[in-house]
Amino acid sequence: MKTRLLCLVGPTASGKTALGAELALRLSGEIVSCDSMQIYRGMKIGTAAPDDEEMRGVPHHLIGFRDPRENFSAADYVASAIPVIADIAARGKLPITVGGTGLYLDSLLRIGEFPDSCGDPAVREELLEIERREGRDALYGMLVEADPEAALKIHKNNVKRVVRALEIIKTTGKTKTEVDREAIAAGSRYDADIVLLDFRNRQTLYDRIGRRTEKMIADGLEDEVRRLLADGALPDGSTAAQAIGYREMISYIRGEITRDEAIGLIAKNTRNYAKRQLTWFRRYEGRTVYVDDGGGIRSVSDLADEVTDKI
RNA sequence: GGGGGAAUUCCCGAGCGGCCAAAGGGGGCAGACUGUAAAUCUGUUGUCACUGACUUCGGUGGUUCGAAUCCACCUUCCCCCA
Repeated sequence: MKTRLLCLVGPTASGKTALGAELALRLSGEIVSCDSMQIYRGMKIGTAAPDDEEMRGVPHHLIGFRDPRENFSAADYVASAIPVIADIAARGKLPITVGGTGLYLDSLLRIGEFPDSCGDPAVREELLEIERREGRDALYGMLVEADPEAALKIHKNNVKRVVRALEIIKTTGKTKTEVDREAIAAGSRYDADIVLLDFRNRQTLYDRIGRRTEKMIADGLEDEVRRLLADGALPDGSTAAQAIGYREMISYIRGEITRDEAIGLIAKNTRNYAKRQLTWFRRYEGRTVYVDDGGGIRSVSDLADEVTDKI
């Protein structure tokens, strides 16, 4: 018997947090965040991590539990989430994942077992060195030779993914194609219901993003970033330092751009990100719930009614 | 008042007689994504009956087989001298 799971997905600023808490209260559930940046400690404002009021007494897991200096990965996420979800279910509660990191949710739902030792920073660095020395075409050529099937699916300019595919071969001796196939064959461990928060009107979403950006600034995003920087918590190249809101603020603090430019970039990058999320989530065979209804935004309880109706 | 320069497709900005629906960048739109993912990458971006046709390069009128590119005048903006 697979563990029942409710997964709430949607682009940033779609209202996942509020709806998640409402659903948890109605369905006797607990929230498991599925967000690649909210996992980091001290990044509350810029990641719009829920505060006590927004949590409404519902337990929220996997938020702010990691040091931003330490990089996290999809595999780490799955390893962290599995026991948390099992524990919630064991206590007779409904685990509800809430979050917009498609890769993490995909990994949790679709990948049965992550093979051991499949990531190696040293190998990665080695491959990047080859790319720097001989160019991306040379690197891609290696992949074409080693795993032609994967090469067909990965664009040669996408160095990160070419590196990853080669890294798999170097660390496991198996091709990415083989590893992927095995992972899928293992099957999902969950009986998951996916609910997508979408918008009929893109502008509605973008307006919300604009307002959220303003709010983050008003709430003191700049101070938060300065504090993290002072603690050395956002080292160059770290995953945390590339989070939207943080990287632009860092750039402003370093004097590379003006404060207004930073704010504009945060809003723009957030919009672009939201679009990418929508592209990802629309592949899911989920139940779509529209946050906007014609001109207006629907209430949280209205949305919750529709979700409980559908699942 | 006199002299000089500039106006280009959503924006910035190349082009300086045909190879121009017009480089490049930005922005927009669409897509990919299986251990970096709020990352990374791809495609597209005048209109249409879309391997072709049509309308674009401040305006009007010329020169020319042919103009975004040359000439005249007009409009607006910038700079210099007064």
